[in-house]
Amino acid sequence: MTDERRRKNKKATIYDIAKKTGTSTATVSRVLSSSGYPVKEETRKKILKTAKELNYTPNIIGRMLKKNDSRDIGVIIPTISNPFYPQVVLGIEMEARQKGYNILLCNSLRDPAIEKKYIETLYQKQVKGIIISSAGDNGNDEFLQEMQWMGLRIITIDHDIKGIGCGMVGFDYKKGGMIATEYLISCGHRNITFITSPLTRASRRDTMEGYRQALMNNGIEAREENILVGEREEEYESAAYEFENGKMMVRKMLQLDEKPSAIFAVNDMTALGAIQELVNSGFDVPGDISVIGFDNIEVSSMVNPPLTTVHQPAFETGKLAFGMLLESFEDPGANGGEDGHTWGDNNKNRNIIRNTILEPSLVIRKSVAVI
Amino acid sequence: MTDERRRKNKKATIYDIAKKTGTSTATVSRVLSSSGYPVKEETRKKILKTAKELNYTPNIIGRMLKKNDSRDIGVIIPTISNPFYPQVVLGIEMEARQKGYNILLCNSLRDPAIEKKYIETLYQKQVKGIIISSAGDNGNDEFLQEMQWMGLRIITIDHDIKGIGCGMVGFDYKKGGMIATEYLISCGHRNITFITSPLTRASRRDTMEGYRQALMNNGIEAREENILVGEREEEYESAAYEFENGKMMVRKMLQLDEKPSAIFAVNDMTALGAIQELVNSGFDVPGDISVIGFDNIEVSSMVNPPLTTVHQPAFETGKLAFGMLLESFEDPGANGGEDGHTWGDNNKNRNIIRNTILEPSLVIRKSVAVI
DNA sequence: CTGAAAGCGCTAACAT
DNA sequence: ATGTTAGCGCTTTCAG
Repeated sequence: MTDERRRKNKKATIYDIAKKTGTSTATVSRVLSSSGYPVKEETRKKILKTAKELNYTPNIIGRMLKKNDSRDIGVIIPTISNPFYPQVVLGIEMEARQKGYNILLCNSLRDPAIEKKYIETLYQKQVKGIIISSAGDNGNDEFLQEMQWMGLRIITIDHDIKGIGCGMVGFDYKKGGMIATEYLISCGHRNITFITSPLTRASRRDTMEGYRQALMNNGIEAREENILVGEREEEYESAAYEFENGKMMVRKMLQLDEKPSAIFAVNDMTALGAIQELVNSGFDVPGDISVIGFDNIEVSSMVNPPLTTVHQPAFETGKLAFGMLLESFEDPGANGGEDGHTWGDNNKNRNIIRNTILEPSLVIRKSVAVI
Repeated sequence: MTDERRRKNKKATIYDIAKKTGTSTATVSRVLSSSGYPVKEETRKKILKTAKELNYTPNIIGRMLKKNDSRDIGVIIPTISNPFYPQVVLGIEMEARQKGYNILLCNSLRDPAIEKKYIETLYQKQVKGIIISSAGDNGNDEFLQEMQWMGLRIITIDHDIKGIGCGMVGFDYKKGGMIATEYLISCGHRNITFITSPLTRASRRDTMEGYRQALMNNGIEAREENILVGEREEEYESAAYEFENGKMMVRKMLQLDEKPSAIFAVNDMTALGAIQELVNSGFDVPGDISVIGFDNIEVSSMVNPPLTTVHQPAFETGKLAFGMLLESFEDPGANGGEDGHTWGDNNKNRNIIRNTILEPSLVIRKSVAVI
């Protein structure tokens, strides 16, 4: 009966192969899942042959359910259209592919509701772990924490999850901010404007902190009117917004009593906006005003003038994040104990936390002049 | 025994809830999967409450196996670092999320082996369909065809799969090529160079065809030395390569006896390379030489000068592709027949093929001068 | 070296 | 309205 229903229209299963070869599903499974389990050469051959004939291809879902193990990981980012993320994602995927993992890509648009939904779905889909970049500042921290309790492996990019230790790969924004500012100073600039989109994220605040610090270290007063912060824009994080904001901040800057000789933009997109507005207003970059960016997105070397900027290793970030995730699979963690008791509050050693902070470096191109 | 093993360390299942509420798994399933099946309000409440207490969250894998239905789709593209694709992927995901689907992202790097492996894996992971953009020209056509036979739904972007009818969303490259060229002509240009990366893809050949056609239509001779094709570079498709190629082609162009007044680049990245090389060589764009691109990637409006180009609606492409995929789920298709006989060769009506060809449009910015 | 059988978590007839 | 039961496709003891 059940036999009849098979081979009707459905894909072949190990059951079909067992039937056809006069063996058992156990044996078929053993050869087809390349378990290394000893099977007589003859039988193996026959099974392999029949599998081919029947166009057999394993159903991973069955295996997943049985082994309670998955080869998928979730990747949650604000939006892939922000040119920083494609490189990150590529870095993750290059590593993941090599290790036999697949990526479920999720764009949260920094909307906490969307993000939460994604986390939930990923969890239900039994992903083995997730790499998340929009975390922090947005209220899903407790939720993530819960998920981690329940066994989900989490690696964050650029943000700590408050309260729990989960791996993270970060970037030294403050140092980056200092490097950029110090370079400007070393080129003879004293009056430097910092332009940024709203300071809703720690990374931006840190970068600004670096700017301040560098000025202070060099005995330059950090005047508040030299820090131009974009309006809170509820539109989702997009390249277009950063660009527009750059233009807007330049317009604001142009009204300053004392015009700066250099602009430090919180990211490359903003820098591009600034340059365009400057050019439109008849200024030469860097002839009249210098501009330095932050991120070193791929196009920053392709624009005119090529942008001097601070390199943030996006691809490396992705690779590292996946590497850390992989390592975390090794740890016993919340769900791994033999006895099954949940670790209670002695969770200090629960996750071996290996945070990695990537270092910024300066990329000198042609958008900054020596004065 | 089996009861004991539960609650050990594992996540709660409907079985646990049934146990705890003194009901059956059937009932629990009915309420927790919001099946709409009638359940006494009291029981429902109790189950919901217990589910919360036990921190229950459904295991989609179990459901998938049972229902033989998945909510994942695969997306295969050359590389997300090519700035055309993030928009496509975003378009796909925006639609997909709304319909409750998730995206497995795969970067093939145009390597047929990688691509094949991905297709295979996706199939085994029981994705409901795939959207593929690197298809064509690379030898995986028969394989894809087989997969389609076996019930995989496939939508291609920009390329037919020879031999089978599967949905595709394409773009009228030839028309785009004509539009660009005609615009140049209308601006007074007669001597126009077409620069391109290797003609390994139909899209590039079509664009060139459009260029030729437009010249012909306007009684301008299409001289072969005005068509500059990059060396076959076996490096994978990257933005950097296109950019470098643009520079290289300009260097070649600069050696031409009769210098053109305008350059038509096969894509925006190539155009950016061309502009940079031109500027480096002391030319003004568009003062001395005009440049027109193709694609209208997001940054093309942010560079200096803002690039005049042909708009290819990447986001729309993604949205449409997912829409078509969704529609294809409705069709009975290869696996849907009640009787299970495979349709043999009367596969004409097997898939209702709804190809969509998107139309190009001109985006005039500032990289082309009227002469 | 092989097979029988249990069962991963869930749903859906088919009773009742 | 609820429970029983039979699997979905696969792996893995446990016995031979």
